[in-house]
Amino acid sequence: MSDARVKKEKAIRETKTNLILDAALKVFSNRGFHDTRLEDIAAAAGFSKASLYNYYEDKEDIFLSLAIREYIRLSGILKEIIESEGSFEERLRKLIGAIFKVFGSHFGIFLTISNFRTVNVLNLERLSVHHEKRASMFKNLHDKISDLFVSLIATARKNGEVNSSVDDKILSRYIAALIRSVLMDWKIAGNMGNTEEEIEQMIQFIKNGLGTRQ
Amino acid sequence: MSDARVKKEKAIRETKTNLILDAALKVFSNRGFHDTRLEDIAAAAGFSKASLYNYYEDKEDIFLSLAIREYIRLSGILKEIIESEGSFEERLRKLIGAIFKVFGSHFGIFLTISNFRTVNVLNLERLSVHHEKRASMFKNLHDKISDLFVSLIATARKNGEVNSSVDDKILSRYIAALIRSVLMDWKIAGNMGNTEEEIEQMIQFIKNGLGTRQ
Amino acid sequence: MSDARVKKEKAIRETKTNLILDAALKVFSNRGFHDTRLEDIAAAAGFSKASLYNYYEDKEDIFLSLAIREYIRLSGILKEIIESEGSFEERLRKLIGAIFKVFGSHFGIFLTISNFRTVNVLNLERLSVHHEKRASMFKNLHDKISDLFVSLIATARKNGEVNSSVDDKILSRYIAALIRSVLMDWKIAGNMGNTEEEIEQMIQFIKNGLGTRQ
Amino acid sequence: MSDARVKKEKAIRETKTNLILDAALKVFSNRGFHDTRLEDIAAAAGFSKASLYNYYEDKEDIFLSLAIREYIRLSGILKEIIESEGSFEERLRKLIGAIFKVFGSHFGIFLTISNFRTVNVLNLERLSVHHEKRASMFKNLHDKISDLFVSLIATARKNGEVNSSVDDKILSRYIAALIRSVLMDWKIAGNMGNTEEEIEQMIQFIKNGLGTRQ
DNA sequence: CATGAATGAGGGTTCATTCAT
DNA sequence: CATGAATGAACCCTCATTCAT
Repeated sequence: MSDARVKKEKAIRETKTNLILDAALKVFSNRGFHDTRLEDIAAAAGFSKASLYNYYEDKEDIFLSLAIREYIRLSGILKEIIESEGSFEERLRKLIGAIFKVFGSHFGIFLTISNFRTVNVLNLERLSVHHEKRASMFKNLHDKISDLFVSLIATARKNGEVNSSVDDKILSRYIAALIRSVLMDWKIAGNMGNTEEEIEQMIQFIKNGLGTRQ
Repeated sequence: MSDARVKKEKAIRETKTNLILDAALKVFSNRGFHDTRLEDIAAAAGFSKASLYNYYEDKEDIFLSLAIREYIRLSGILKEIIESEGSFEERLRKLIGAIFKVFGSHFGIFLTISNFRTVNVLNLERLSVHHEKRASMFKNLHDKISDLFVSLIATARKNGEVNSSVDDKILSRYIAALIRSVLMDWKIAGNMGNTEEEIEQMIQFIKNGLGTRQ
Repeated sequence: MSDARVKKEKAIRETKTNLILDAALKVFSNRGFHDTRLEDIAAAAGFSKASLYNYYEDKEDIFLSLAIREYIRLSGILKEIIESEGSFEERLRKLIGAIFKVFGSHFGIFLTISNFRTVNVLNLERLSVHHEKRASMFKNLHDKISDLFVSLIATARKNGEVNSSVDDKILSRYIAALIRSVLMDWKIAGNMGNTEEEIEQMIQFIKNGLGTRQ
Repeated sequence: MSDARVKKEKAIRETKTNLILDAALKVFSNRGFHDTRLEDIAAAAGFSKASLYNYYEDKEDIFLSLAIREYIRLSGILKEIIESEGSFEERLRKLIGAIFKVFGSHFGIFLTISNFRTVNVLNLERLSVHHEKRASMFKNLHDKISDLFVSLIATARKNGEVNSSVDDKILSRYIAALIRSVLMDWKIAGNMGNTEEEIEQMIQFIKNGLGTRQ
């Protein structure tokens, strides 16, 4: 086969691969890992269930691949924001806004991924055996995104914009938790709320906490 | 049957139902709702799988009953703390500490319940039909606990201890999110961390946020 | 124990035994053999499920005992009618009427017994092993009732009241089938119909068939 | 896919659905509804239990589909006979003969269907909810066959071949009952009897009843 | 590569029957 | 004898995964 042909075929394959992940995104985001049937993903992608196995090894492979793709997408966006000019607050605002907007109505995927990570810890060994590469990528990307959060805070601290006795790592976890809480709220409500308002409130809290008198 | 005998038998039955819920607590807290097999619960309780059906209607019934029991337990403790004397900070510290300690190594149940609530929103209608009473108790207790958090903050605000432009309800959600983030951390780590330290850091954050300069 | 005491206890036992069969009659007649739960019978009898085993070996034992009791009851009534004075038609009318009335709203039991006999033929060997005595009583009584029908017809034939080339045995089966068809109709309708009318029509048909011109 | 291919695949699928129904016919006809295990049907059809679910929704669906298929088959045959030339007696003879022969050794299915209809009256509401379409087809076909019987009699009456004061509908029910009684007999015996003889006797009875002197 | 079909492996649930009090 | 509780043995049904075309 000519080189061009090979390239074209690879491109097609990648397109289909992403089509499946798009479908998986929708379904996993709505139903979580366990309540998602491969049939639902296939239907959403316009494939048959069996066809999924031409592109992914199994259900976990689809899920991990999706998580990885979304993590890569997110980390790119976050990186750009964090490296951009502006005050800490400005960048934090942009960062949260990006997370909220970037996946639109499929915000639920963050909760699904979060749950998956948390609940499957016990099965992680098995996961790592069967999906060695994917599992480690997943973990690395998760760490990378955490690091981005941390670096944002670290920089802010250096600039005197942050002044907390709490470790940067932990602070970044707190921020992630706050974001997750908004997503949970939306999930339960069934739709996204007022993004701007949510951001404003979160920023307020992140900056000053309860504003307890000192 | 004598009155005493009836009472005794009721007590035994209650003991056993609680035995089952104790077992369910362990398993659900480790594995989450879906990965929990009734057989595991039965084994942990020292029963056969079929015996569970003498005490609960089905798997969801066990789960809801457990959630309700834990919520009742928790709300009692929280209520006492919130109504106790002391500064806002003191009571918040006690409150978080109580949550961390009260369930010892089975802290994971909160995450499981949280996920259940979030993921099952779509199925909630069905749930409410089959488990009308339990489902509404579950919801009511969740709301009650939320209200306790809110009332703690509201009181503090009245006393001038809280000074945030953010709504009390949302603030209380944030605090819950922070607590959950610690539990997730422990779940992933496989064990509880240093409770005192975690509390200290959370209080710091809740009080002052990042301490961003104004 | 005194003789009187023994007698009394036997009487009590027999009373309870019949209480259970009364309950079984209701439930089996409504739901058929398979859809009947021992729990339903127990509840209808005011016993607990386990207590039934103090009186009967198992579900089949209850069923067979019931069938036997009803067969005995029925055969007694039929015998009396068949041995009574009157024309064939008069006695046939009484006979059908007796079947319809004797069990009132529990007419369904005949269908249940009929089905049981028909469907369980394959299992009859097993049945005969485990319930040797009961199974053979059941069969004997069934034959006895058939014989009563046959003897009614045979007598009528002797008296010149029956003039069919068909064998008496088969004729009696036909009559039984017609009776069963009325019961099925009532079962499907959910209640007994107009007994008098049904009898009139059946007699008409039994006497003259379709009245085809010769 | 080409049109031809689609057609072929549909044909294969239909063949297999019928294969399953053939297997179901054997088992249901022998064991009745409740004593039939899906595994038995699957084995008889050369499938695994799970495979049945590729073709039918559940056990009741298989049963209803089978009943419908047999009813359609039967009603076609009956219609042809009823519309054929000949005296009432000739057509009745053909009709009964057709019923006896058409299903060969699986005559038991009529009893099973009959029982199902009778016993499941109480559950019919549930059935109609889960199998709306099938359940109503089942009922309609049953009615259609009844109507065929009725129309046979009605025509005969018009031609002066029937002269009974009993309603046509009831007469047709009686005839059905007689046929069923023969099937029951065969079921208990374990095999078909002498078809010709049975028919002769039934016709005799249907025509003249017991031939009671008027 | 696409897919309809096949299936093993299980999971939840039911129920007749047994046991312990 | 009465019964609440315990349970083995099924059974129906689901679903990820595999196979054949």
